[in-house]
Amino acid sequence: MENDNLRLDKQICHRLYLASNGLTRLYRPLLSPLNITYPQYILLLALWEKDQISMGELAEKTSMDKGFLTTTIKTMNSKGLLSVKVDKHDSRKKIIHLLSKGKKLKEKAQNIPTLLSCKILEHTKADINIEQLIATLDALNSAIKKAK
Amino acid sequence: MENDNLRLDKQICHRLYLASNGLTRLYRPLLSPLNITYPQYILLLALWEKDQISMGELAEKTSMDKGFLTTTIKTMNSKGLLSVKVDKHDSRKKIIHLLSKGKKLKEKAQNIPTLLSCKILEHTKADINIEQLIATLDALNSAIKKAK
DNA sequence: CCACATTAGTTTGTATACAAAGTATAGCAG
DNA sequence: CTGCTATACTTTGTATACAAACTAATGTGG
Repeated sequence: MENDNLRLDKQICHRLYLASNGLTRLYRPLLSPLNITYPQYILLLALWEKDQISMGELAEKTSMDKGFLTTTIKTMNSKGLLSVKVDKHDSRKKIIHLLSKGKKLKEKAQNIPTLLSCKILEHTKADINIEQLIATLDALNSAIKKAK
Repeated sequence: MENDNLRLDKQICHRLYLASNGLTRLYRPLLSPLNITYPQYILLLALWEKDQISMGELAEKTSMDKGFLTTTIKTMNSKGLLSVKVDKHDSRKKIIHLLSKGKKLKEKAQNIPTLLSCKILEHTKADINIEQLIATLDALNSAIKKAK
């Protein structure tokens, strides 16, 4: 009763795994001039949109693990990108404040999305339907979030 | 001259990152009864298709990092899933041989792809076009591979 | 046959990723 | 106010991920 479900080339998961890791790898040389890593970049994207939020809000917004967030925020703190203060109203909470160094990085980052797109589009004839891909990934991620 | 390219919700990379990590998380409880992890599962998928290949071939087939492959194969070896022998014709190469324990795991794994699909499909109304997603990811991965 | 580049795989160091256990504070029922 | 529960974050332990440096064997031009 054997089927071919186990064929490697049928696995969506592996394609996603390759795409995710591959993109991170392409980001690396773009981010290293800013002296940040990929997860730090994600956190900055979130903070550039909304500053002075708690660890929990940031974890929620980025879907990042709280434990990893603790260490990554600590690293970014020691780089002088942000500061962390205990919430006055609830001392369990910690509020993250971007420092000027962290805010200024946004200017340097402006062209990163474009540069990354170019890196990829340069190498593909097949027109990748971005809108479609985003919609599919959002549906997938939403389902994954509910599953357990 | 600021644009909104840096908005987190415009990032494909982050969606792929969430999908990839999320799927791996869903696999975990399915794989732990087999006493294997996700990358070990990927390597087994490759080896079930073609046994007795070299480390390099396996790295190529799975796009896995060679360094990580070394340690993962070592782990799988110590679990008694496979053995590693030096190639007779080229003693730089090492050939991986599935042992019976590793071969038998395939039967137990038969239903994993289906179980995983169910976990996800159960939670989505939106019909995810699998064929389309695969085609897009293949185009993307091919472009990523060429880029640097 | 010899110097030298190439190839195959390993090691090292750093950075993720994440489950599970731990700590401290807040909120709430009684 | 007191005990209980929930919340917010940290710590710990293990498993990835990967660049870069390293070791050893092969292939090749001269």
